[in-house]
Amino acid sequence: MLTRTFIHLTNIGPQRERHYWDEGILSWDDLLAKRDLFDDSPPVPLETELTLSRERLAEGDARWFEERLGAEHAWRMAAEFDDGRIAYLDIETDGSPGDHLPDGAERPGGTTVLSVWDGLVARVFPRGKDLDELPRYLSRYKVLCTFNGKSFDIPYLEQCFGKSFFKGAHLDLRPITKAVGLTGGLKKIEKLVGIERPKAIANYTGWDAVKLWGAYKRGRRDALEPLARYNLADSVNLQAVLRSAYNHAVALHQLPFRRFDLLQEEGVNEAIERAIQRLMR
DNA sequence: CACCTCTACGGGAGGCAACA
DNA sequence: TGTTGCCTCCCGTAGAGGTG
Repeated sequence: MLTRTFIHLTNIGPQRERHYWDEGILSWDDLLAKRDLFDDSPPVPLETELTLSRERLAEGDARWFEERLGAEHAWRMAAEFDDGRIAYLDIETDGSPGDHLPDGAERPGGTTVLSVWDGLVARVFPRGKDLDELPRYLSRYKVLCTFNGKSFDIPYLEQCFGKSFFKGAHLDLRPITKAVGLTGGLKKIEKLVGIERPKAIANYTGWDAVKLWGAYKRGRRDALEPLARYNLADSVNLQAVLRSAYNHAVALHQLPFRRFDLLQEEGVNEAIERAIQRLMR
């Protein structure tokens, strides 16, 4: 809940925020009403910053909160925006890291398959088909969520589509999970938090995705579906991992935030099947 | 494998409050 | 009035740990 967050305000860090919570100040309104308790004069008036905060929240300006919260605390946005406004994204590449090229390029390299999940709708973007539509498709979302995307997925996409292919915020799950003691790659963390993969692709790795794409390019048309299913499993599971990590962080630091309900989302499998059908037709 | 960002860590500046 | 300590914020550096 961002309205319980104060560290995005000037001159307020984790310690002052904790102090406010201990004093029973649990909302921006509380802070304004009880500011007399703390007779310091911040460089920017509280009214100004809280009015701005309300405006940005109403507009869904996740990028603004991301910049003000900093990488360490940006995960707090999850509860606010995980109502269909977060795009969980994962890419597969052909395994040539030095040669990130846009869709349709003649030389080899770059993204082969990419998938996006938002909690309701899943979609696969294969190279040579609708990968070009990605920036436009992503423009409906406020936050992009990846695993290790700051180092991997995002640089690839920037090579393909330019630096500003997405204008919202970006949550990289890797530092977020690490901060709550969940270490390892995505598959290991899934196991740690009790997420299961469909049996057919349960043991696939990123390297298998490279090989499947190679087979597909050599004419094995039946290689595309398992590749897409593997890629979709990655994106879909990002949501569960983010929610789990959020709950871990709330418990670990005893933050006054409501936790996510981790009950199995209805309709995930149906959404995956719809995405596969769209891909294969 | 090559690549790349994050974290941790420490030091220092600067604002402020409490105190003698 | 000066000292001390607390806190935020910024900068630089080293090394760990993921990705397909």
